[in-house]
Amino acid sequence: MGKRRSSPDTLIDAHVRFSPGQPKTKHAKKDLSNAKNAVSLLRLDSGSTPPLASEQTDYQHAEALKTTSPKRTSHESLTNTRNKLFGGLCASLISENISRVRAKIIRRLWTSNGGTLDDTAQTAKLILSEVSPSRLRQILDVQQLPEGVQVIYPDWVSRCIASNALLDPTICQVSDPVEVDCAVASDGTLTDIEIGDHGSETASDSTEVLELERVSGPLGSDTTHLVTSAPAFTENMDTSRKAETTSEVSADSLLSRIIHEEQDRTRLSVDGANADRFESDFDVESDEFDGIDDEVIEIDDDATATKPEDSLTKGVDQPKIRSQGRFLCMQENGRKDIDMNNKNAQITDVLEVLLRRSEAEGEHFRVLSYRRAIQTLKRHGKTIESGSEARKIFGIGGKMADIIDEVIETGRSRKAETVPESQAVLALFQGVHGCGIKVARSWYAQGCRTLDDVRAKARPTHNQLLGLQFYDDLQQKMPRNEAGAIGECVIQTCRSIDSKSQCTIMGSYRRGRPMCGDVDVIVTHPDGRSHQTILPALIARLKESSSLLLIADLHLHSSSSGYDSATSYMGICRLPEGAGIHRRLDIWTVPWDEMGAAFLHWTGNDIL
DNA sequence: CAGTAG
DNA sequence: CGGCCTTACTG
DNA sequence: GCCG
Repeated sequence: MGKRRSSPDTLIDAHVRFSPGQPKTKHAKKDLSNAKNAVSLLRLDSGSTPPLASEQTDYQHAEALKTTSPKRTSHESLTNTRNKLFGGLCASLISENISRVRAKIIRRLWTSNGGTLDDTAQTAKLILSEVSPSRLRQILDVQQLPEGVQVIYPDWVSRCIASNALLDPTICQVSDPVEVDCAVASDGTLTDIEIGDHGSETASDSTEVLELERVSGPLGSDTTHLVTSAPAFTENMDTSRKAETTSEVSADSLLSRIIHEEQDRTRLSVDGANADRFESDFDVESDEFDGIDDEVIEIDDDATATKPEDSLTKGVDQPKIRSQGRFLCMQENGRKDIDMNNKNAQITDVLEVLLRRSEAEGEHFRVLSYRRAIQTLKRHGKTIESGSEARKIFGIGGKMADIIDEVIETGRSRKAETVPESQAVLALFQGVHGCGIKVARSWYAQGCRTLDDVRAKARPTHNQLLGLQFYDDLQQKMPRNEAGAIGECVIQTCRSIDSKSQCTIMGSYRRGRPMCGDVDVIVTHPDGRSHQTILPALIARLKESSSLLLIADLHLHSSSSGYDSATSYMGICRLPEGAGIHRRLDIWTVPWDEMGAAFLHWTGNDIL
């Protein structure tokens, strides 16, 4: 603890200080973690300003308006002044479909950041709910929700805390599911995202809520009770659950999911407002948080202290819980995106920052630890309530438990916010295909700070050139059915060469994700040898094909290096119709008798 | 062989 | 305290 | 950073 490496690598040790009031020159840019998983949380880009940035500042502005003092100094941030994040805001929490523990955490996060709670839903302008507006009206027994009320998912709260700003609630807005078909393929072959029959909800509900303007809450409302609707688990529950699920795959929520993902990427950005709050209180360079005794953190004690396990299991050796169902395909909801289902996003986001830093520092195995912990937490399915609870999970030890405690209590981790200035740039560079940490550092050392710098100054390799060229496209995930359409083109082409060949779309598509970072197809052949020769032919024919445009090769298998081993093609492709965004395409050839292993390998485990 | 992707 | 990461390809 |  606290031992700072006297590394000659000044690049990494150079931490930047964000001075208060310093204008944000860095735009958090969209980053779609493909398989390189969340490689870049921060983007420096000379390009377009992300849409969220303006909204965010709007809300920061709104916050300034609603608070009494015009300016909030960084020193006040963590102390219990009235100028807190949610100060003056009043919300109702609808507990249906929210576990008791989670509701407790939400309430604590809300109130400890200055928000007030109100169950009458009359003074509250925000309703935190996991159920649709139509169901909500049933619960509240009203024909129509009051004017100016927004219904949003509760994780808006933690997102705000994570980014330390009042985010636009509409990005977490709850709306009734709308029945939409979202097939991408023009031939209509791939409509694998089907919307179940659920026509009961009326469409008027969503529009009603959509237009609600945000209103600053009453300043001193001290009513703090909750709408705790009796959890009558009747068929109402079922329908709302169903609605939830369907909305997850409807085209309507496809959009909102994209917005969600956008927000996912943005909320961790180290913006000036965020960082400066800590700068004044802590030495950035220090790993220890010793000198922070004046900090007052409000914690609802009943949540932590009265939990028997916490005190009892502390230090006691108990068998650790391994995540059951380590293979996603074995889990019940293989179709659900882990990231969308992540009950511990707040924690994993922080850990991802730490992972990235360790990666930048070359702390290889530490990266491994973080990655495992993050993966486990994302799949845990239950919101972690305390560090000691997390500590029981296999792969999470004392250090992470401490961090988790801090995140739960304060909404963030100081350690994660002492971010080297270079990290944002390095992350940006590592988003380029073919650029890892080494190359990123070398570009940085050459003075590059933007992609345009790289294009101008550096000498990228062939793959890196392609990575630069298609940078924006490759950052984006594609909707599941587009991946299916691309994969199907490959499969059809492969069959046209040899009708007995067997092709399967693997990767995130096979894992049932609604959004896929790339397309993985494996090709095999029952005769046990044709798979070795089919790939060049397949590539050649794909290049002639008009149904799928192969834009560039990242690597073609060049020589016959292995006898039976899998060979691969990696390239960039694009569908002729549609948005025309370039996508990563991987094709692997696998010996027939290794298919079992291949399936495990490609669908089993995200860590690989 | 190092670096990278997956 | 030592071990933790398979494999194949590019340059 | 976590585990044995």
